[in-house]
Amino acid sequence: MKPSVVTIEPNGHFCSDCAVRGSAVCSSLDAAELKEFEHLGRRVHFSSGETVFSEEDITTSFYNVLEGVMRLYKLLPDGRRQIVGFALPGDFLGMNLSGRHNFSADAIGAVTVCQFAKAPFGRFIEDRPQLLRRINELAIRELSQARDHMVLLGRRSADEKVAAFLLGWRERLLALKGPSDTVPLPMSRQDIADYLGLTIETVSRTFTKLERHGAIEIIHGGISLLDPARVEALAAA
Amino acid sequence: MKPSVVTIEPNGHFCSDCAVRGSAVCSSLDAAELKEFEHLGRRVHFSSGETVFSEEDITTSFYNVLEGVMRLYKLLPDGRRQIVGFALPGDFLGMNLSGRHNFSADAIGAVTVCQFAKAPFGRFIEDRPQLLRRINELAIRELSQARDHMVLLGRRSADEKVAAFLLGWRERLLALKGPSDTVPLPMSRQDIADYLGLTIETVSRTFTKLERHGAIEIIHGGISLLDPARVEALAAA
DNA sequence: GGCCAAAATTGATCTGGGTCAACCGCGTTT
DNA sequence: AAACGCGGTTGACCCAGATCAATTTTGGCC
Repeated sequence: MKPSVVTIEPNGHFCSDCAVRGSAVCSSLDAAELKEFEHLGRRVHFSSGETVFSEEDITTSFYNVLEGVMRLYKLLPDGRRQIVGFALPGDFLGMNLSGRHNFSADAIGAVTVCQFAKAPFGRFIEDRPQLLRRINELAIRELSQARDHMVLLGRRSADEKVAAFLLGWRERLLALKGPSDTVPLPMSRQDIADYLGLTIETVSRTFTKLERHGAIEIIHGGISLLDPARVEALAAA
Repeated sequence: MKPSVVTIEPNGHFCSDCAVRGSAVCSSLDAAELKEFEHLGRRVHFSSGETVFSEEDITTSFYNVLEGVMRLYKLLPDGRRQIVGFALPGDFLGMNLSGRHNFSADAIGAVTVCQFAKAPFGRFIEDRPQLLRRINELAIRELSQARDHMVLLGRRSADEKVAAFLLGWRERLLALKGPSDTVPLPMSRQDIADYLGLTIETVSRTFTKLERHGAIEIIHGGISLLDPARVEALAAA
């Protein structure tokens, strides 16, 4: 992706009516703190395919996803890619020890983030253990997800991977958009393949197989879960 | 493994001369805090193969590994196992959100841990943001390792997996035992296979292949890196 | 030492998913 | 509307690693 020309809203946004107010890092802050916090972040927009940060970049900012979906991935020198996760509104990105991001992040479709410069954010945390605790919670949640994903990558068959992915993705959207058997899939087949450790052909074939068996219906921009129980059985867990 | 009969040293240990004093969670505490901290933990021994905690258990304790090696793993209902990591002295276990461990932990050989009851430990952290920050650091480091491992599981060949494992394991031991081309492997071939998402036969064959090519020598309880550069080239990153 | 069980190695064969290649559908450009 | 490009699907074939099946080696334990 080409270097992005980002649009920065100069000001005029308020944390208090932010869409992710309840679920993001800032959920640990009270009204007074929020007022102060407001000055630290700035909304930044990225359009489809733009890279928000790269693996080898020195970390200068933290990011709070407000809208849209991002793919988080690592590349091997020869170009093989592993997507380590998809980021959704409420997710917090940029934590690391080395001072460098250890994965890259691209926008899938239009994305809005709340960007914080590293230093002032660090200072703000300093005397607010509540916020640190919240960040720790998010890290631990991600760690748990990462371990689940290791099981999927190391020990599950292609069918199980795809079924587990569909259910897991639906589950994540549930918190954001409410329950639905229609599961939008904004990412490409290649993204799904790189997330599951498969090839694009295998993902495609598995989708059509699920459809032939009446478990799902492939619709434009996503799938419809016709038989959730069947898909759950396939996911085998 | 059968329910363990653990040996508890009644008292008489001191954090100040603990082997992992410098690297573990407690590295964030000063001398005075350490004095208080000392009363919270108790040393517990486990012998080879004993289970320290299980995936579905409710978390009642945190653990700081003092001596030995543990395998951390998740099981699928049908018995397939994925080892999500090996714990070494200095590693901190038990953090979670759900109130349940999300993986199981067995001793590989004799293990000593410093065990903390959840509630008092939580209270101790309460007004010690330094300790919380340290725990956060450890979580972030693990997260980074978890992502690397996802790349390995999803996108690397068997040869690359084995080579990367040997180098990674040597790297971890470096911090504990100093540099060496002799790499002890206390875990079984089955453990290695379940860590790499392979079968025991493939691990065994890959070892012998590496030996035939003169890259390593298989010795009792481990391997010797005869040609580190060759192994690094095989690991392909 | 000799015996047994578990761990590791090795060989033969099979197969799930990868690779290579053709093709389809659809939105965009000219 | 023809031509193009791109994401996705489908088919034919192949191979890395799994599976199945013997051995061989190792490690307690009387």
